Amino acid sequence: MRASRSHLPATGDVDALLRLVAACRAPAHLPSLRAAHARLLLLLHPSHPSAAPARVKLIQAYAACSALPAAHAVLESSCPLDRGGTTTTAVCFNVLIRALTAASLHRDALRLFVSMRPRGPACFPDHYTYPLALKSCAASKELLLGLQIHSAVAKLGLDANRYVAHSAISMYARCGRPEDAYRVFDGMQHRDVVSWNAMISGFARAGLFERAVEVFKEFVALQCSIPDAGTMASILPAMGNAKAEDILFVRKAFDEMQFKELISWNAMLAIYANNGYHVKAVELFLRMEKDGIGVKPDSVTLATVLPPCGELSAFSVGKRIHENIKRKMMLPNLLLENALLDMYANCGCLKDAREVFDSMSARDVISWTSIISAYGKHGHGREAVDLFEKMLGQGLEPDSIAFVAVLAACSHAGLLDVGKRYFGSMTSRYHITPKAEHYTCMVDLLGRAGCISEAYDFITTMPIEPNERVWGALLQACRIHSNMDIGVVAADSLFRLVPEQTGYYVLLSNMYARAGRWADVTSVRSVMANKGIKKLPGASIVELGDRVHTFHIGDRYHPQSEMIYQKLDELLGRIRGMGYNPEVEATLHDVEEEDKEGHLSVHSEKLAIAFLLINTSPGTPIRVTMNLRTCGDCHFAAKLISTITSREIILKDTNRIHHI
DNA sequence: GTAGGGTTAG
Repeated sequence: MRASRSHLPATGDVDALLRLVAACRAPAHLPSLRAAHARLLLLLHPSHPSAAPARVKLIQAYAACSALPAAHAVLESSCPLDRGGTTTTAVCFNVLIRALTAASLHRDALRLFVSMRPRGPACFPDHYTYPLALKSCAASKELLLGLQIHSAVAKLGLDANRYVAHSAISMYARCGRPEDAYRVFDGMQHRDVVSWNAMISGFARAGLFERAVEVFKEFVALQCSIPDAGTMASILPAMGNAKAEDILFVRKAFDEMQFKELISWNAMLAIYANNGYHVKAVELFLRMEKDGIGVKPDSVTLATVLPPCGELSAFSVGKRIHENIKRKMMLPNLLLENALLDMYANCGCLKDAREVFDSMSARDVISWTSIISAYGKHGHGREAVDLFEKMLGQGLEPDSIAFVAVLAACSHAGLLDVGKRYFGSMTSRYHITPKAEHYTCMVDLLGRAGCISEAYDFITTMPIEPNERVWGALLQACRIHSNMDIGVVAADSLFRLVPEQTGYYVLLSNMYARAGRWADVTSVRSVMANKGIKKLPGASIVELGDRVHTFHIGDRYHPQSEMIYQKLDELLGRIRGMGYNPEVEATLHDVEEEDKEGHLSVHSEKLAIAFLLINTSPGTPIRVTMNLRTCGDCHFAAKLISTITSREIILKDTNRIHHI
């Protein structure tokens, strides 16, 4: 049968027509739907028992086919299907409002909602309508209307309805009234898992993270019902900068869930990813692939786990995910493509990142920011700036983060004037208020270029309070350019601002020492001793197969430890003959005092390199990621090792990616 | 023949 004829069902069978209507779920089905609708108009008299259900089905079908005006027309027509209006119940309104909320058209949903009551008793909102209306109030921050609805609901005695209560909790919390939300929650006679989820999510969305975690814990302890995927997703926004014990607690609840739905896995992955537990995130993802019962990673899963892959330079896991994405034909998908591009860039594979970027059919500011930042971190500042200009040429508006990327690129490439110009255009042309990150970039840019006093003046005149990163950038610049006077000011500010921040201590005490301020040196050291502060242990991470291996300074815990040290001895012996001398290197590169001690044992990046040389075949690039900035000694050693072994070494530290 | 909480990239 030809397609055009299939649009005109020549049947008088109302049930068959209704089945046809119900099967129309996509815009492609619209012609069939219109034909069936026309036929129904001829067949159904208002008295027909199927008239009212037919209208509901028609509205649903039009909505499912993204034909909301048509759905609305069915609702509004005092049509032959239902002339009397007595069966024009609220149901049709509810279905259409539901379709509007699903399409995030909350204003339209609310407009339709307020039009119901004036149309008479048959159209009065009911216990199905109120939750939808409250949801739209929550989404559009309509506290006033929300309050009106909630009090109307109470007068009708519908506030005991759990659906109404849950949406009221959510509405209050999202409209900035978490205490009112809690009052509704507290007043409920019987709470089910959704009640708890609504309250957890409510506190989380209102920014009351500790309260959210408290309620989560109380819920788990109560054991009257068990957390589900909704609970996991609700607690997630409250776990942005979570305590280790809270993450453990959530993980335990996750482990105890009998049926782990996709969203539970995704939420647990996101909690790890958002808290810097990159290894845990990748491990959990691999476990999900292996033992996740009935779950298949979706685009959310992959977009969540790709950033940790990038952080760890887990290239082979990332690459495999990319292949799966291609095989499952999940592209084009902006979210995934952006995540892939960034993953490759962070794994040190600028070429692959560029390939993803070039292959994209559409690019947004995030895509451009990722590629700009990739070129910047790989030391190609000039290209990064060209890309930024190209983005502007395409008519895309840079946002705050795009400016961080381009300013950082300018700073890496020493493009002082370009950076200054961009910083100026941020406010003058794009009306973006610079944040601490932007000021840090500018201080870094000025400082590296040797304009220390200008950088200092910049800090003293900036409109927001300089944070420790801003002072840290200045201190670093003072160290490079040996500016004691300003360096000491930066050190003082840092010491005052973040006495517990360990990362700067070595830099700080050296600065005081060089300025001859021995009392301050002693005081920094005693603070370190008193607080039991140890330097952040230097760690290097490498990926081998599906496993991630971590090495610490002087590490002897690895099963292959003996082989690694043997290999390293052999390598160091060979490169000594090429002019490598650790002691001399240490002095030349002004290695910090504790790093000198470190030379007695062995820096983690050397162990990691030796480990990969043993375990990979010749020609395989060596990728190492570290949690600190690499020292000059290791950089030089890596360079020589790269020469004698003919291996490409990609060393990623906290600041940039070194291709050796 | 309808309703509540909830995951994603720079």
